Amino acid sequence: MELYAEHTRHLVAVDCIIFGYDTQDKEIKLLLIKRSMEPARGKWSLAGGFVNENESLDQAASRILRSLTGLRNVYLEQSYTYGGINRDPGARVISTAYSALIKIRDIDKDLKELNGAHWQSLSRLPKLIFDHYMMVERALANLRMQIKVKPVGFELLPERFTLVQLQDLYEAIYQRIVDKRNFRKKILSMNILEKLDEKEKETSKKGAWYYRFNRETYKVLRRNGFYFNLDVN
Amino acid sequence: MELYAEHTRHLVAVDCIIFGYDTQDKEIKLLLIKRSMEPARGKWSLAGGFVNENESLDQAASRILRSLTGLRNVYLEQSYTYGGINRDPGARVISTAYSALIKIRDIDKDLKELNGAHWQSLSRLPKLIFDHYMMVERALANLRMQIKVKPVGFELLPERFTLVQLQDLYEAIYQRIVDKRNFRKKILSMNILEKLDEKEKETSKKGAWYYRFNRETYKVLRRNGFYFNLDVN
DNA sequence: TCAAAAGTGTTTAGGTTACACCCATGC
DNA sequence: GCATGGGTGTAACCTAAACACTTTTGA
Repeated sequence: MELYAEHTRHLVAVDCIIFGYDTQDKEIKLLLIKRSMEPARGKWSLAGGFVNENESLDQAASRILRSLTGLRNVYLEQSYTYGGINRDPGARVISTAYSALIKIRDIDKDLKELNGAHWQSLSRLPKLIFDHYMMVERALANLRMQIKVKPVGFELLPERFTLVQLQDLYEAIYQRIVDKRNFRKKILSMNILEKLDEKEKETSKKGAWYYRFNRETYKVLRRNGFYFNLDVN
Repeated sequence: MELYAEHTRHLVAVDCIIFGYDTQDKEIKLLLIKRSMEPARGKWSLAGGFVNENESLDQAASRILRSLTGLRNVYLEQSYTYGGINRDPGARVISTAYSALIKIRDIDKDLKELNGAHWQSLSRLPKLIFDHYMMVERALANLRMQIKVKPVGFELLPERFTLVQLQDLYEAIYQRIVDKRNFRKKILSMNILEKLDEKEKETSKKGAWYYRFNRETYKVLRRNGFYFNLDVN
């Protein structure tokens, strides 16, 4: 009979791919850190850490995300587990990657700087350690799928946003320009956005109406068989 | 400075959700085993095992699949990693689930029986140990997505199959009946099926033409920007 | 000849795409 | 009054959906 005790135990880590969106320069960014341990100390890395005995994988991911950003209740989702033997030259480590979507403004500035974390544009990332770039690629591919089919884009925008900002976000993710009229028609026809009676006046003289994503309405629609779908042309 | 050595090591396992399709009774099945170790010995379980020091996660999954079925080169894909603290009452085990799609006829009968493995209809599964039912649910949901968008259905059918069998498979997966003419139009218009000049004559007098999935043609089309899409109405 | 399953086209509806001008405002 | 970005509608096209009868053949 097999026994638990006979088997090899492994170091298990989580790594967080932390996505943000900068409404100013219209770019998707990643929160990266300078690694603090050998090997590869000082190199750019995803935020990661080992899984403790008394915490689940999900808890470990939340903890690491929180310690870096100070944020709780962030959109956080398991991505993929990387189990190659030599992926980490320091030791055999099995690592589960998690994707986080955060509103850049929400970050606790002090904590961020304490940990040497920096936002880097996805389009010109520095070289990352180990297989972290692969993790980013997979997470990004997944984000591109999800954002078509689930209202996750709103996790990257401020609570109040304009339709122009929302469209810019989609264009940044797909690296493609989108027809303004068609985009607005589709998103508004879903009835999950609430038009506020206030305008964003910083980027134009006319000003653009603020909207917010109505989670409650969305949940009700979902229960009635509605499927979010924002296929961008 | 952090050190690798300071951190807890964990038992890491893989569990395989092995899907098969029975063209006779038109049902999706799972290959389940009677668990051979405590706790829960004798209970129904997915095929699983611990990850060794000298093998990757993927290799561990292949090994376990091979030891149970005798098959190599099977469609095998990582599904999700289950990392709850108490998911296995015997010890804290982190387990990565893998989905396998196999052609039922291909199984090595002897090996299968040796391990106490049995095909069970998805629609009336026995109670499974631990969180294995959750693993099945997630894998199935993923299969339903994949089969719309990637030609994975053919992994579940024999090398030569009829359009009726292919449609029956989709109906089994979606639990919904599908319009025969629309289904055929869609799949044939992709030009990835090759009509053979032989008929399957067991289930009808008239006989149904055999087809096979042409992987090469599919690859070429993919390279040219083709996307498989078989959305079933 | 009849029962049983395989195979085949057309029409309609709905959704997606393409496309260009007016509006509001601050300077 | 003009430059800048925000906001709006419609026609053409194309894909998806609905739908029923003919063919083949073994018993």
